[in-house]
Amino acid sequence: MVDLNALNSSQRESVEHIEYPTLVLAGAGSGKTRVLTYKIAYLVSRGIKPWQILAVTFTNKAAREMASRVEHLLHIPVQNLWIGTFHGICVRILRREAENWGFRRDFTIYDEDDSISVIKKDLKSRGIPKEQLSPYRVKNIIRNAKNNFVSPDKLTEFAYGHDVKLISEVYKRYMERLHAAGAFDFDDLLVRPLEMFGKYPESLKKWKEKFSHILVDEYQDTNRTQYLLVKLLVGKSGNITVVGDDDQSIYSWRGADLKNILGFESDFKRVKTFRLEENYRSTGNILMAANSVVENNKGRMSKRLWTDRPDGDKVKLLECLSDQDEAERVVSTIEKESTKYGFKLRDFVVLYRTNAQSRSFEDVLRRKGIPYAIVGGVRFYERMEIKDILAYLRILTNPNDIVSFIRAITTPKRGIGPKTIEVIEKFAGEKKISLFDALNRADEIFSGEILSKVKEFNNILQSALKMRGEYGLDKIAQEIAEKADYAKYLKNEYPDNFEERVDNINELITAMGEFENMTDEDDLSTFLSEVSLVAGIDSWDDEYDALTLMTLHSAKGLEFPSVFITGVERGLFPHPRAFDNNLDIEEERRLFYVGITRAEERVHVSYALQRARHGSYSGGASMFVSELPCNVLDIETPEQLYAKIPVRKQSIRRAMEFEDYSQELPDSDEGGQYRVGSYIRHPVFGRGKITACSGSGDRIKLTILFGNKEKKILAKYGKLTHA
DNA sequence: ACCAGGCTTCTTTTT
DNA sequence: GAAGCCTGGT
Repeated sequence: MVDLNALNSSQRESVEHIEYPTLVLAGAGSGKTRVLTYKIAYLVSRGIKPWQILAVTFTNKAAREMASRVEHLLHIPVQNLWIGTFHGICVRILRREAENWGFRRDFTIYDEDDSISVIKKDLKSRGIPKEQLSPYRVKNIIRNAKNNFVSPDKLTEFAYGHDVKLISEVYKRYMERLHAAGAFDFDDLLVRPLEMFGKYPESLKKWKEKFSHILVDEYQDTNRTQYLLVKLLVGKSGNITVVGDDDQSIYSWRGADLKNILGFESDFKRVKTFRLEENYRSTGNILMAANSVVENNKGRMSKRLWTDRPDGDKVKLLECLSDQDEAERVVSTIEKESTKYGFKLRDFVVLYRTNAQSRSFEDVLRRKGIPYAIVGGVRFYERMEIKDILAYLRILTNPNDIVSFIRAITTPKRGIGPKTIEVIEKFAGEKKISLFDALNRADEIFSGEILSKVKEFNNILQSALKMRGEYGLDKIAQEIAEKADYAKYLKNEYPDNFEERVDNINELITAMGEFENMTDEDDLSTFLSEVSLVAGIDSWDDEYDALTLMTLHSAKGLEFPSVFITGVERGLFPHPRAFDNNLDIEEERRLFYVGITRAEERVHVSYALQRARHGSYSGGASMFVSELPCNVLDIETPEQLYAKIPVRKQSIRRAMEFEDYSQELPDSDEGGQYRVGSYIRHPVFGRGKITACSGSGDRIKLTILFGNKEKKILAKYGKLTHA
């Protein structure tokens, strides 16, 4: 029996409520993961078989952790528990059903780049210039459609604008191309099973009966397709538990729909709702800061987190001169705090809105020799060199995978280009054979030098193919890299960092070896699909003592003693694109809320007055800074803040206004202190010559030539002196 | 087929 | 400021 005494009363009640739909509205830090973990264990202890339980988490890492905690609670290993992300679960279902549903079992999963290259090709063949319709935009629309379970035919009802008809055709063709390539994109992993459940009621019945209990974490971030999938699988049993927090919904751009959680009570019959409002994570001040920020949002479910914990330290506001200055001050604050409070490096996290912000921190940390780990950013398996090798492997499992085929045959460069590929494609089409098989009959199409090049490529694939089953995946990958002379190619192509790239290849080979040892499966396709679904956070080792850097999005669900929310600036956070729409501003605010509520003991909010972005500048306190209540800031009132340094007055005041100042102003500083042609000194860039000048008063904008580089700078931010 | 060099554009956020 | 695109030359 599972001991539920460690739970508070509402937690326990929501765990014990197993007969009907259960909605757990759980604020940040109120123990929602705990509820899910205990509930799974409780179900098993009540005789439910692990394989009858479907538990959906937001990341693979969360799934792994939950599984191991369940085992810990039950004191026995739990086999065959269906726990994973929506995507991971759907891949498992697809593997089992693919052939019944008319797909190949060894399908490939296309990532964003792969998908876009398919769309690009299609747009090209239609002669549509990218100015008219960018592949990226098309992909966004398709993703949006898929997130809402909208088929190409229905797209015209769903979308608006003049080229919807065209886009819907491209969407349709895109689906056909993917099908021909035996590939699914990320969204298809959900859309296809949902579609097929509609088409094959008997397979739906099978899965519906299989899962007697369904649990979904982070329900506020599910999209329509996921909702429909859940609804279908739950069926009449009604044994579903969803856990979520409307204040932490931060994925609407990925189709997440708050309606799912807001409407849960009316969607299912006899729903019992539990609220978890006691926060066990954060101090009183942190919670107060978080609450006052999120209370600026409208349309929330009524909920107010409280805590028994002491008020603790106040939220520290750090105003910095530049992004470099911010990085330095954050890092030195971390050094100070770790001595003062006895925190380890892994007790801190640096959070930011965009991945690009990690750079200035990396520079400082590397210089100081402080170990750090970046979560997210360019994912390992999205690295060019990794994708190159994987492309070869993908062809082995799926000989129709056109995207990988093109990638592999052109890398390393071996004198085969679009023309030759087109001929192979056409030949394969005519003879109704796979691209891979077409290579074997290359002598029917080519002669001379091209023939020998094609044969050379084919030899690599053939020898890898022969190794399958007899040798490990790692050996096969190694064989490919050697036969293709890939290291040499890297050396030629990337002389300055080829060593790092070679290391990555070796890491890939090691990972393949480990995969085989761990799973006793020699399944290349399983490896490949698992690899496609690895999230940045999944490979993060929270045991290792290093400073962690990540985006606010990645931080969801995590907690740290000391949190730094950086770049809380105008023009950065809230992200400028969110200003189109008040709902988006509210989502940005929730993101800020998520950031604050990650903290147990200490929160620091920092912003730079001037940040180099896209070759120009932005900066100054964000509107969110002014939403932090003065009584929990370690600067009591804005007036005191004003008194300290004059420049702060401007930035704080601006932060309180709801306006975008990034626009250019027509008037100029005639007769003022900055004259075109004169020289100034900038703290970062050194001596420079003013070449142009616009704006007035606070907003004098200068164009200055430093060496041979021109920079645009707001005069008052630049701390300029005459030189 | 491939490369260099100049040009534009930018995708926040991620499974 | 970097990455990707196109162009024209080899």
